[in-house]
Amino acid sequence: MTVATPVRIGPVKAACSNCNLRELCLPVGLSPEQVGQLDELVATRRSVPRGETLFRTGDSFQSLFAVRTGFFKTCVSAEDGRDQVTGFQMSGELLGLDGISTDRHACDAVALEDSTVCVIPFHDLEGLSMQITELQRVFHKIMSREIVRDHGVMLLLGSMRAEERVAAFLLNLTQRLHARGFSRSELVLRMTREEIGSYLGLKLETVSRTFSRLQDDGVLEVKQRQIRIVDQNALRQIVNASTC
Amino acid sequence: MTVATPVRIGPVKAACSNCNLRELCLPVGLSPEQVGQLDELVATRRSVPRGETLFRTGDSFQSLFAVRTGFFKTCVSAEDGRDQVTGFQMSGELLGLDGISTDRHACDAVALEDSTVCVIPFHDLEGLSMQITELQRVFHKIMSREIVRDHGVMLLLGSMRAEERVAAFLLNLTQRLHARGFSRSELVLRMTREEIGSYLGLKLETVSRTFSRLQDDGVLEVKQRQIRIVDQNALRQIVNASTC
DNA sequence: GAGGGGGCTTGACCTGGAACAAGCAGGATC
DNA sequence: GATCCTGCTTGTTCCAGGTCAAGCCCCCTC
Repeated sequence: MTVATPVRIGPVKAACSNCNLRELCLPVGLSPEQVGQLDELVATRRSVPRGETLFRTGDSFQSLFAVRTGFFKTCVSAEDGRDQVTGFQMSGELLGLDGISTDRHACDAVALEDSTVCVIPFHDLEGLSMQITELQRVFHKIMSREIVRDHGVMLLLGSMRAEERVAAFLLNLTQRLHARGFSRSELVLRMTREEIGSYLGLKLETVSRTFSRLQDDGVLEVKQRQIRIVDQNALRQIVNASTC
Repeated sequence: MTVATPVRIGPVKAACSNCNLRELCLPVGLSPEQVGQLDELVATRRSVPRGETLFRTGDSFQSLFAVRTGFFKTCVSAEDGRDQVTGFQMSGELLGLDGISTDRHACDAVALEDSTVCVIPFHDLEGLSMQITELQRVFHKIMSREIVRDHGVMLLLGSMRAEERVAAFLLNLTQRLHARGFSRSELVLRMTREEIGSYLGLKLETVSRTFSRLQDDGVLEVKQRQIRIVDQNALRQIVNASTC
């Protein structure tokens, strides 16, 4: 039994049962037996070196991917080549939900550092979620959460000013990193200023200037991609400030 | 047997079987027998007068709603009161997917004209979709389509200029209306300039000016909320123009 | 048909962020 | 250690779209 496309890494079985991400990932809330059934399904891993794509727009959709280690961005592009980063994904988060709609992926997923993902054959997932009520429920919640997240980004893009966008971005990142056991106040950006800008609807220069200004104001310490949040409350106030 | 909150309109049973929207709505692709099973589930309708909300942020989530007649907007709001229209929904489209995530609605849904919706109790839908593979598949595709749509809006908000946004908006609306049997070139806007602006990340004055400019250029005829698309190709070119 | 009001248009001005440009820093390569 | 290159910072200028303000149009009500 050989597997063609996905390169197997480490053990043949990617066991959700003993994965320390299971409280953040698809198995959240499942009983040990149920997680065992998931193990049957999530059998392979794939490693994606930094800069490589996990999938591209137009690729046939077969599987969802759960980020195991590393960091990804997803981006959509218009016909004319402009593209837009639609999200950054870290461990425990799912990639590929966009592909369900038309059986073709609708965005590119690019690893921002050497990464590994668990491959979740979608057909099998649908099958298993017809047997395990809880799995179906978790999956629906994950899709819905993505929709809610997207609406939040629309709010950000549609009605926030540059500084607010950057502040909201940093708070979101640190909050997610904190849920993974990292510091709430220090982080290392995995993406370039340009990628941040694309996500936030700003040019890279504006992102850079905003970081500098926040540093001057004593809110952040910025050393290249190392960010230390000195005054988290100030960041929060920036996000909530209607300035009226 | 009386129903408390939802006001029943017309027949007690909202029958998907003989609904002319079934090719656009949840039953798409189901067999007649399967649609019959859906009928059991989608038992009630609710009428929402113009200006009223179908649900609000924070409301407990029980059901999805399929727009039967009329027109809705959904909007999210920040703490400071700013709000952002996240979408406009017309007949056959589902409302409430945002609520699945936390069992509370995460946006407001407001009727822009007198409307009726079919009430789809979500718990029952999950139950039925464990029995009907095709229903599960359709539902997943609908959620995924919403995610893809949202990414498209992010692209629009993050990297398009005012004229491109307005052009993309009009093309999207007419395309959806056309799928419902309306003209591809004439439409009546159900929303104000301000609501369009909120959706597109623009101020109402900018929307108004853009309409006027497109009219001067012979691309549109604008008479208040009546829009006639004179030159559809021009609109398409505006959207795809990288202007480089 | 008089009056009011919400929604729309248009004008004048202002500004936040884009564009362009130059130089810097840090890591990889030799 | 010299070099190159990519990503980052910072300065300057410019303009699309925001803001403010005035007036119009259409529909509704009395």
